[in-house]
Amino acid sequence: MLKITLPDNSVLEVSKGSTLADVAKQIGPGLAKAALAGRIDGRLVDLSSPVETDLAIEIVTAKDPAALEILRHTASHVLAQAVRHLYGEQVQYTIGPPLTDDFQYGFYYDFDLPQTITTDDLATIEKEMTKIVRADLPLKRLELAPQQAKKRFGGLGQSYKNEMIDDLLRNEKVSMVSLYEQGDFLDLCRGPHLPSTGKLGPFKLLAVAGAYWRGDSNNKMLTRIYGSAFFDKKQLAAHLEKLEKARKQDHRLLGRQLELFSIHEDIGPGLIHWHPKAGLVRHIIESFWKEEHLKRGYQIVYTPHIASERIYKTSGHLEKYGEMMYSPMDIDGQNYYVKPMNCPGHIRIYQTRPHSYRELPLRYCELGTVYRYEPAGTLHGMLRVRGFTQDDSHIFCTPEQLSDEVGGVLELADYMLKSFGYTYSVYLATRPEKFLGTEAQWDFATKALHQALESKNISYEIDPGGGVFYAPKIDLKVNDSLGRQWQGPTIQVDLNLPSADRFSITYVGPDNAEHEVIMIHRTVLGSMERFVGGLIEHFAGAFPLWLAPVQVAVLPISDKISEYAGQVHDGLLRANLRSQLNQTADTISAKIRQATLEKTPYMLVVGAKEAQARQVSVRHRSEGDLGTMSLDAFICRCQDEIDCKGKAG
RNA sequence: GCCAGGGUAGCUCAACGGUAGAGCUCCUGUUUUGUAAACAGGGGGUUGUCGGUUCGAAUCCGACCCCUGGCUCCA
Repeated sequence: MLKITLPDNSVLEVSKGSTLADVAKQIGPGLAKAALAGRIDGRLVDLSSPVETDLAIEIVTAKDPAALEILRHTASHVLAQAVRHLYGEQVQYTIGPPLTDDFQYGFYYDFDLPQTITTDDLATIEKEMTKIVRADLPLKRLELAPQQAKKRFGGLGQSYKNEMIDDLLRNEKVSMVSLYEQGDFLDLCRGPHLPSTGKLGPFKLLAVAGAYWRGDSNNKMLTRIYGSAFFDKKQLAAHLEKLEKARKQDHRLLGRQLELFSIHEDIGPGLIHWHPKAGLVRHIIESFWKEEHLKRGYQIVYTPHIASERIYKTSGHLEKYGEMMYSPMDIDGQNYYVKPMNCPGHIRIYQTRPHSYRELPLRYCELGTVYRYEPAGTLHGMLRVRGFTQDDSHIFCTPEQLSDEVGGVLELADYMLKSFGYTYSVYLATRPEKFLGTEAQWDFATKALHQALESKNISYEIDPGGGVFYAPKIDLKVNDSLGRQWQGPTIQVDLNLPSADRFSITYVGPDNAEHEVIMIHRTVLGSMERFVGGLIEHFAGAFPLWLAPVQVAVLPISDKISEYAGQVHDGLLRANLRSQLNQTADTISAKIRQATLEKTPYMLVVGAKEAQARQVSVRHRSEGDLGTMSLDAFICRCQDEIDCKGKAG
């Protein structure tokens, strides 16, 4: 008999050779039925795993946080089996991992297929998957010597699998590899898996896409099928609903419906035209941005949109970012480029005279418009474009000031993100394998970033090796209303441009000697395009009052009271509220419908009764009728709401 | 850039080898309205572009442009 310890610290005696499934059965029939996998000494294993010595064991059911990943992993195997059934022996299956952090997808599998497939084929594949689930095939784990495994896959014509085994041999020097078999399907896989395909919950195939073998664009393009799987129907339905909601909140759709922006084929892809309403939103954000920067000792600068190639040779951009820069134009026999970055201009401003340590830090900021070549296939509405305005800044400081400066940026970022109703999480990205500068510089800069985070009491995760080649950085990822993460503010300590090899940016220290300056490159919003595109989706087009292009729609019941309606409208304008007076011949219902669809925060319905009482009937776009009040009371309400921005909901 | 799918009126979509159609938007007129769509009439398309097949092409074929979903990449 073996003594095993259960999670509640109780000890259970089981006979030798028992599997985890047996253990579950011994604990109770309910658990036996719910059991999906197990843990032996904390390590996730199959239910069929034998219990060999006295160990701490745990039975994993659907409630366990790890269960979803196992379920989805098995789902991907079932998908691969179905595809092989339908498209024949020539199907090569490659990798098919579960996804648990992805907003849309729960798993995928990459295939090298003898034919192309489309989304129309997904229903057929789903049907075949359902057959496999109904057949309730047990998933058997096999542990084989690599050569034996290669033989089996060779027999099945699975050359990708053999390539993967060769890699395991080379990189991990494995002596055994694990395979999973379900019916006529065999896959190389670490596991664990559900005990049988019948345990698979509801699933849905969602998309067909291309994906490079091993994610390398030099390799063959495979066919990827995405899907998701859950434990119960409600979860799947809720997930599909969430995807549908996201689709409706797509900024490209809302951008058209709300007349926010447009892109024109004959002007060029990836080039945004800001219509008046989005223009106003951007103006408000930029004013807010400038105000907050000036309060914090930033200085606003402007730099030209084109520059001679000489500066980009010095900066190294031509060499490192040349592919992202547009072809040069000839000006008086010299090559000029449209700027892809703002830093060189800021550096040259700094360098127009020597700087004392007493003047530092200097914080130059610019809403700088840059143009970068982005491959055609990557363009996406306002979120991925070819011309965009960065809310850029370069801070020049001494090494002693670095940590405080980073802290200041973190404070600013926090303040601004909260104003837009965003929460965020923080990542510190450390030295990558390939890097410029010395290890000592990296250690110093990384430590300063750590310090800044600690002193602000900010909890963060380390992203080891995630820094850019010239800088360690802090990234803030913002969480939007749908639970998606976006790249937000980023703070980089540039160890390249200030160096003697590049710009030799210096200051004069108290010792009267020149020292290399510390340069921080940071952005809070990213780019106006991406930020506003993200905001549109975050708010589903319903901008909070302080950002709404039209804040109040004045809706007269009929044109008999147009005089009073005009007075209300003027009163709002005088109170600095953005009001729009609807004087059309529509019925009041139609006017309300129109303003609601335009997502105008407040509607003021005015008719004979209101004119008589010198009041307004207030309606909110989502809360409906709020009753009548005086115009002054309404204006006060709006001003309070505007002052709170996104912070008070 | 790569793989796949797509492009019909400003928008959403129909027609899928035989004279391009609807709803909304827009314009005009009537209606003077009480909390998400009053009524009537009218305008609007070389079917993304160019070429080919055909008696005849929105429809079939090819090239290019653009869009969508991904991949690589990225603010």
